[in-house]
Amino acid sequence: MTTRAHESAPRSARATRAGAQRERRRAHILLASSALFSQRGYHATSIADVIESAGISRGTFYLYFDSKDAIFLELMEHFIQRIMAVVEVVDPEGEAPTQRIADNVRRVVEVVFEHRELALMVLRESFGMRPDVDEKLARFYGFVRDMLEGALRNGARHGLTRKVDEVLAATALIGAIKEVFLHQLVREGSSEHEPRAAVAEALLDFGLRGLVNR
Amino acid sequence: MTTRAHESAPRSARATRAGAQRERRRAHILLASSALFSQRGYHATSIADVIESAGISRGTFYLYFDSKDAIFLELMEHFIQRIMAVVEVVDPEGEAPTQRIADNVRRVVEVVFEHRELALMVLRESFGMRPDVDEKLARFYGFVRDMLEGALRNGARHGLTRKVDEVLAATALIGAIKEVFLHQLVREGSSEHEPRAAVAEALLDFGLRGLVNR
Amino acid sequence: MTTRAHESAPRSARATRAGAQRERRRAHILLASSALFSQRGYHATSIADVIESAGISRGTFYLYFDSKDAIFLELMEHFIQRIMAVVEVVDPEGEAPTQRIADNVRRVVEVVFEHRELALMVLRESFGMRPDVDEKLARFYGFVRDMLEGALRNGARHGLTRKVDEVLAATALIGAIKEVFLHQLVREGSSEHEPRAAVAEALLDFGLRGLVNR
Amino acid sequence: MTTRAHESAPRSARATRAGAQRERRRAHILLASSALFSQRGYHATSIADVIESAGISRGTFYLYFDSKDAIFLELMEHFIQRIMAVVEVVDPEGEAPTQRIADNVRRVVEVVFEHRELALMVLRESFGMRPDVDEKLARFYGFVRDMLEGALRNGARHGLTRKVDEVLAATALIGAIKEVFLHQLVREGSSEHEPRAAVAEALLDFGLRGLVNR
DNA sequence: CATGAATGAGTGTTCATTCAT
DNA sequence: AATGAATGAACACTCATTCAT
Repeated sequence: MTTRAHESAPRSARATRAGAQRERRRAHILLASSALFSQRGYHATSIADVIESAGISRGTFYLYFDSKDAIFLELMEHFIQRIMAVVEVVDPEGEAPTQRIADNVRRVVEVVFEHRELALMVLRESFGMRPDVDEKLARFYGFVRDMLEGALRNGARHGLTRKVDEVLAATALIGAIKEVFLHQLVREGSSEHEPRAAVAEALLDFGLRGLVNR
Repeated sequence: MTTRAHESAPRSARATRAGAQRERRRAHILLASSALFSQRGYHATSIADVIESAGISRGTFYLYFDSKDAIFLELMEHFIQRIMAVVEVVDPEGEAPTQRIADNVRRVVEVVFEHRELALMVLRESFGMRPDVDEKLARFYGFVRDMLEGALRNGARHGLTRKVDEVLAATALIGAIKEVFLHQLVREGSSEHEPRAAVAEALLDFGLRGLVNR
Repeated sequence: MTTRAHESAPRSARATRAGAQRERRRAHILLASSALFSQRGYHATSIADVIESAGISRGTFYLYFDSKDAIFLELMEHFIQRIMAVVEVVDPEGEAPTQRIADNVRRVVEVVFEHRELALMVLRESFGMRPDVDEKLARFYGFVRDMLEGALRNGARHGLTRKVDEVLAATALIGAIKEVFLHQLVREGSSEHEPRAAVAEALLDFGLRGLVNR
Repeated sequence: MTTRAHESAPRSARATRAGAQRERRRAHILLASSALFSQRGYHATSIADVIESAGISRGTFYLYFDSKDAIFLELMEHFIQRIMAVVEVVDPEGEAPTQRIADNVRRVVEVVFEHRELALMVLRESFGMRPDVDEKLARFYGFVRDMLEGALRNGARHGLTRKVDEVLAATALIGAIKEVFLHQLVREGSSEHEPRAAVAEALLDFGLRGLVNR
């Protein structure tokens, strides 16, 4: 629904234009914030930093966001949603389950590299600092963990994977994935060609082949 | 045991006694700090918390440590030294290399569980927040990484491990180890019997058997 | 009733209509503001509250009033005018002066209860906070004071009232009146039947009979 | 318990000296604050004003008081305590009840003039602004009201005063007292000789003789 | 050596007012 | 005339660090 100037329905047009403008501004602040949060972390980033980076005034920031907490949580939520949106449950008895797991991994890698700053921000955040953040992280890693534990359980039942302590194995896998992403993102820009495919393959190799029977 | 002036003992003795006293005090403050830092993190722990917990005055704290940063870094360093002290380089052509790697892992597990608070503190800390911390973490994880990459390279050369991207595999292993430790330490006290051996075996199983050829 | 350009009515008519519209709007904002000011006080009432309650935009508010101060002062002025309009100077040598004083009181009570919110707003305001408010309050209470002091002086001259320090007595009477009104207005709605007559009689009883000779 | 320098018991002496110093500092801040609060009111007085007036730093203020609210409430409480301490219940069947009521009034006048700023501060504060303040004011005026209503009831029973609506009469008296004090305090310094006695007599004249039978 | 009172730059947040549309 | 997005000075409060005693 693009808004052109001199529209026939003035009321809604103006409102739409204003709304679009607002959304653009919001997105701009979110972008500036995510850069800072990902580089310095939540505590070391002040509202003063954010408004300077976004080129807005103090008041304007609070016109778009309720608090420093709110914008941080929104950024986290945004990233988490993106990741969750591209992961699909794999039926181990369905067609080519291994292939579909690989597709999941490739899509996640894509999202992570497409949202480097949000990814960094989330990857660097630790549990136990603030309740709201904890809740979000718990929900996210809970989702990932359930996914992985289920996959390991089903894989074992169908003879695809070795019998392992699913909880420990899922924990190890989560750690491995986080660290690899972190490693890649921190060294961003060092290599011109983005090694997305390589990262995906390495994770699969480590996660699937490293655990697959035989 | 207060130290009075004009003591009978010679100068060096007094100095030694005073020095020992000083060291005891320092250690006491470090202990109190590590508990707080590991529970609440760096930012949520204030100097007020530390001196209250240690039972000392504000001024005294700064008599023993230059800054909040300094004590935090010293705690990190302490932990890092402990870990590095128990890891020995394994010669893949030497006697029972797999066995010696397993011994390394067991010793590291032992140190981590012996210093839960320092371990938690270090594990929760992320790259990219502050330069001093970064430098310490980089040195530590660089050491671990070199160890692992070397092991993987040597292992591959001798046909013990599959041919993998050593850098990525080492990163994944580091992440896996960190996450498993974190998971165990956060849930500390939930099981009466400490699962140190189990954790060591799981890590070895995941790291060695999961990557070993065949 | 939107006003469009190129209307058939002559210029003055349009101006008049627009002016009436403007007056209606102004009155509406004043009404909404007085409710808020009387309930929450000057400081606790924000422009945001006012425009929300009046259903207008921020800009519109400043189209009708210069500032938050200005509207507050206008409301005070409005109330003060109403009160002053119903009080008439009583000639102690004229016909039934006591009766006419009683009539004054009854009319004031009527105005106070007819404009509860404005009354509350003014009664809660103290001297010495802001110069503009002070000036208004000083003028108002000066008027009331002159009235009372004159009445007391005249009353004494004609043997109607005891000889008292008129300034102190007038002050005391003003305080008594204010407090009784405040007391009644704060507890408004608690009794179904409005005790206007009772309040008027009590004030007269306290003010006249309490001070009258014999 | 005065603290002299070079005392024999060093520990407690230092502590006592420090405590005395602390109390002096606290009192100094309270004094500076009360001047500001009484002149400008709670809202118009900022912490910046207070620390500038007291000649201390921001941090120091919070070393002595928990919050702006806390110091304000402490000042109110202090004044209220002083007043309540000098008012004694009068037994209408005891010796010279009228005389003892007059003594009460004289003592209250004394306290009010001895603590002009606190008195002004309390007198200017209105109900309905903040819960903590409301509670304090309610307690105080409740005490005064109970006192007055009881006196009126007893007075009527013993034929000393006319039969009146005690609630309304007490309200009127409270208002009269408040206004007279306010009037005197605002005009402070205008007359060199302090008219304390005159104020006390006027209040008694208005309150007692104005209401006494015959 | 030990103390804790004092500091002040810095924090996140509010809100009356302005102005381009 | 009406709008509401934008502003920035002001606010109460925190906390790592210093220093006179």
